[in-house]
Amino acid sequence: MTERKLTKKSVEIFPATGSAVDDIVSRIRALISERGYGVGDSLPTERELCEAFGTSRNTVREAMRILKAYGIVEVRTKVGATLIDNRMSSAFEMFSFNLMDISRDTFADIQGFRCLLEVSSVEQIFDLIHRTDTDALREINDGFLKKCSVDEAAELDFKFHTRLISVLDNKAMLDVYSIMKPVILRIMKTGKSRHTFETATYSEHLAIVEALEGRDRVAYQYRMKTHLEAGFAYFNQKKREAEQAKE
Amino acid sequence: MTERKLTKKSVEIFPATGSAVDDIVSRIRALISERGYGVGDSLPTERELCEAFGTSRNTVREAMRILKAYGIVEVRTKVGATLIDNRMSSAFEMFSFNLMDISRDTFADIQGFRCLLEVSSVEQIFDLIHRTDTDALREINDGFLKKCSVDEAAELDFKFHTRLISVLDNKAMLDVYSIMKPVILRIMKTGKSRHTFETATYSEHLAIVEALEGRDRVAYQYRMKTHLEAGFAYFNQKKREAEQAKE
DNA sequence: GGGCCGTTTCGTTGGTCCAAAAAGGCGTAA
DNA sequence: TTACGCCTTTTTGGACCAACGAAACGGCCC
Repeated sequence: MTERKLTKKSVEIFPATGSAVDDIVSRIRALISERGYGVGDSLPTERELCEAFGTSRNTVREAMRILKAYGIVEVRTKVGATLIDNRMSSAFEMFSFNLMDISRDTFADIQGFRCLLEVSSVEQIFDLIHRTDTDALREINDGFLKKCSVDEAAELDFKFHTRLISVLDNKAMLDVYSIMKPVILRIMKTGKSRHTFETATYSEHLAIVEALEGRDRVAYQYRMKTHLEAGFAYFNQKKREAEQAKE
Repeated sequence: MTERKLTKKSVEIFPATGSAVDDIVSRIRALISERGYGVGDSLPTERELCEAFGTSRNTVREAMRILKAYGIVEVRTKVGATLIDNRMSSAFEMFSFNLMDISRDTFADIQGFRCLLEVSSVEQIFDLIHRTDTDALREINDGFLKKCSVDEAAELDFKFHTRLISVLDNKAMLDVYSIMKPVILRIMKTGKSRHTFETATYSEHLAIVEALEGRDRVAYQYRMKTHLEAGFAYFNQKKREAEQAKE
């Protein structure tokens, strides 16, 4: 193990831009790509990293916390830190941090993203969509007439949209969708009751499916856009209430 | 202070499923929902949390690191920790971690998404684009002839595409681009050298600008599509190398 | 009102103590 | 001699503490 030791040089190359912890994170990052580490490999021990980077152990530990939170390393006592790739579930975990109301920014971000994915992709969708897809969408949508709880209805709503996106055959985007699922579900539920799903959501979805079947691009875009923007009404209302309360 | 000594005990009271840090995270979580904190509100100071939870400051700090990594709190010296909701950008930040080489599939998916945004919106782009826009694009592209590092070149590449998208005047689209920036930057750098940017990327961009100036929709779509798909050559080459190495 | 100064609070460091797990040593039995 | 199990030592992460520094905020004095 002659080359086990880290060179001083790598310490100087990366200037301490931000905090010491962030610095260590990027240095570990550099270390990983430098040595060609992959999933399953072990990182040096905390104490080795301290020595290598010339920093304290607490700093290294905080950096390690970040990597752990990102789902990039798994650290067990005695064994040390091994590289994993749990980013998907970590991302899921962090989006399920649903303790507060969705911020307006997040709401706008998510809905903007969905708009891009579902409205702007109209050409691809119309190119790729098939009869079996619209049939499946119809069937999912019919579930609103049977299902009961709001949670189940939101699940159905989510399922409808993921089913639609699946025709794009773009796994990365589908992944993004499922990562954001907790937040999207929450968005779907904001300001809605069981009855809203049964009436408004159902008919909006139906109009979308019919536009798809009729191969009416303009109608599709219009229907989908208004459907996605429906939630803004609730948000604006809430904002108005907040302003009134302030006076 | 009767319960000051409870530190050991309180660990037992709370199921203490995992580590002390995870415990603190869930207790902070509970605190947030308990007190109805929302975005913008401030959490107690680190020392207050230490006392409240009967734990050490380092433990609280590590818990805070997790929340920071999740994009849920922002902590500034003196001010303390305030609740935010930056989860979207945190998520993309964590996916920019290049544990392994980006896979061909992911590349295809992301570029497919960009294709969707930049190629499919051709009609709107041609409707809205103005002389000042193409001039700006030209100027950005000329930067490739001056700039030096690969990172800077990738930044320029990113800037070129965001500038192009900005003519659509669609904030959501720009937001998505800036959120996905880490991932896109990484994609831009795969398989490219400083020289590649200076030659291939530069001339591809130039062709795009010229198509825009000449108001040639078909040429624009073709140039943009091939530009976005140029990276595939790298994967094909890598695949060939891998096959040769196997023999 | 503006500059100076103390206080608060986070940022970082070096260290201690502990528990669990791995590693290694050792003796005994097959 | 080899294999097995037991014991001790070492390694390593987990939690904690005390302390210093830096930056921001608020108050004070001129």
